[in-house]
Amino acid sequence: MRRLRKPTAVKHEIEKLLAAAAAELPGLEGQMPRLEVERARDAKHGDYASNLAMQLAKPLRRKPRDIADEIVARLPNTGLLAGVDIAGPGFINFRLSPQAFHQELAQIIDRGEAYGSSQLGAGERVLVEFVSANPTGPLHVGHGRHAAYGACVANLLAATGHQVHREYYVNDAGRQMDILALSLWLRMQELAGVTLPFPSAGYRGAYLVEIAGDALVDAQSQKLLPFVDHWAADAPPDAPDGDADLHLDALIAALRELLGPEGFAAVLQIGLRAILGDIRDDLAEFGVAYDEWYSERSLVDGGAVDRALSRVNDSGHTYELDGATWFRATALGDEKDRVVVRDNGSTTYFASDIAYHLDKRARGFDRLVDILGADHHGYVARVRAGLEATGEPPESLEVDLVQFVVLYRGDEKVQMSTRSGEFITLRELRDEVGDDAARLFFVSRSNEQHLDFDLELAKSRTNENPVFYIQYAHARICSVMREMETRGVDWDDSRGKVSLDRLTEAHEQKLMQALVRYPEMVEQAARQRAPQHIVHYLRDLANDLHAYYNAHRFIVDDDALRDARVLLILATRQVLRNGLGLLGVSAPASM
RNA sequence: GCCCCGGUAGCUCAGCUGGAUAGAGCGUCCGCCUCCUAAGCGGAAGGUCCCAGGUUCGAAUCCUGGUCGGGGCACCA
Repeated sequence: MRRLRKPTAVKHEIEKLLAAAAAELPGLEGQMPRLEVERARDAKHGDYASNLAMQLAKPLRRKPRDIADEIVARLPNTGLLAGVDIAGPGFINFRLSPQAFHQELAQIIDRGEAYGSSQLGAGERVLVEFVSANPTGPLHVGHGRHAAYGACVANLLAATGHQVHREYYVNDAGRQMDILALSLWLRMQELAGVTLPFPSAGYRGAYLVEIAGDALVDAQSQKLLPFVDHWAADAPPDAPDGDADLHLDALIAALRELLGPEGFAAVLQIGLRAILGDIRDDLAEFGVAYDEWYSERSLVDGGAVDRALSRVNDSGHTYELDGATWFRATALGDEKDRVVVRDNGSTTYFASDIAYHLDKRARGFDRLVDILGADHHGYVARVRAGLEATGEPPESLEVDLVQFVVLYRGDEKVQMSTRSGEFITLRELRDEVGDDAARLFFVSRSNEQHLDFDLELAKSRTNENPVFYIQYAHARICSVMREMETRGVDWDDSRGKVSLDRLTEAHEQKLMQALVRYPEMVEQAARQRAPQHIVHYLRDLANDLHAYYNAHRFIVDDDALRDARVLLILATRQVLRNGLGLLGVSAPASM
């Protein structure tokens, strides 16, 4: 007889039992400490353990073991537990009943892809913004880490009952775009036979030559290449004799004058479309999907920046100094005040940032998750201050910083610079090591830690990448199923479910214990925004499967035993598949 | 100078909200295919959890002060 149980982590079931028992303790008067139930680290201690009695020792002024005795005596009777012990200084150890494991196995089979998901998030609307690289060139390896991490965090939030919106903020306005247009135009001229000096601060990457070549195929583009006589002759000198940025600005102004606003915008648009298209394709191939590509230009053109600035002004948090408008961020926790309108009248990037985050709030998102590079940690305080000044809750903004990827070629560090064009692109990396390996590699370390990425190691096919190990476990199970089919052995889950008491081997026990932990791993990984927990869990689970595989045969003559074992490995396959799915890694049927 | 991140086995790193004898992979050494995939399994060796104080029944974990390494501190984006 199977009791119906709501799909929730087993751990929470135990917490409920414990809470019910402890609530009746005399002398507590509602001062319950937070319940802590954790999985036992040592199998000798059972499956779960709680330190509740030790925590209560002080408020109740009694010995932990005595308190534990009383709690255990008050535990409601349930089929979930096979035994409860008191051990050590006062731990309460819980051992799950075989029925509890069997019920969980049945749930894995019944819920399938949904197993492990929960409603913890209670439908909270979360906007996860990630990558948002400037569309001035192809994505590089660092962006790959952002993409893999952001996609996983979004998946984890979705799996725990949040309404997730995945967004890429396209910085398609501002000076970087002007530099892009200039750089592209110079390459087009070059290909048309007119070589002009290339500014040192321009985008020098070969990809722009390619885009220029494609652009020239279109007859329309010829209009963008008028005869040039004295090209920017009055521009201040370039570096190293002069200031590279001043030189660049003069060239941009000259080009704008030469082509007119429409012509300049047309060049810019060619570059933007090509590069953004490349970024979209790259991410899509990498298995990273977005709900929205949000244009900064649309924000500016729609007047959102001006509206945001007037809201900040109305709040009284601004002042004028040296011709610029400053936001008094120091009053709201930032370490210095920030300019929002420059002395030349143009708004700063920070102004757009405030507008963008206000817009996110206006679109109805409860929580704004920004996944940013570690070099952005200074932005957290100022954007929060911006939200607060405009009446939005500053804690609605959560920033998860991703530390840098440091590339190595063997022992040698690879130097990278976007403008010089010397960098390893995400696409190159994907081609070399494969999407699965790259995705898993990127999230196997905490986002807060630097990631050393050795290209030689990652490229070598004899690598130590755990992705193969985990995928192999999945493929092996598929192989067993194929073998059963070949031999004409049939199987169905209802027969498996009634035979589960035949699973008595130590390897089987270990595997079941691992499977039961999956829902709480998902919760933990989601709560901590830490996909690496899933990676480590899956590796351990794969290990348990491989050990079982080596120790026992599944396709045995004993019908009931075979049915039970096959159900166990199918449940394992399901969990492997679900976990890999969260990571965006494929689960191949054969390798 | 101020701020952020880190220091755990030879190497790369896990270690949850403080919990019981600190873990994994790789590397090293020794074993295991008549068998559903050996991209596998089992075993061995390997530790001053950077240092010093503090809080606690209990600290790799929290606090303070050092130290070493990485990064950041724009009227750039």
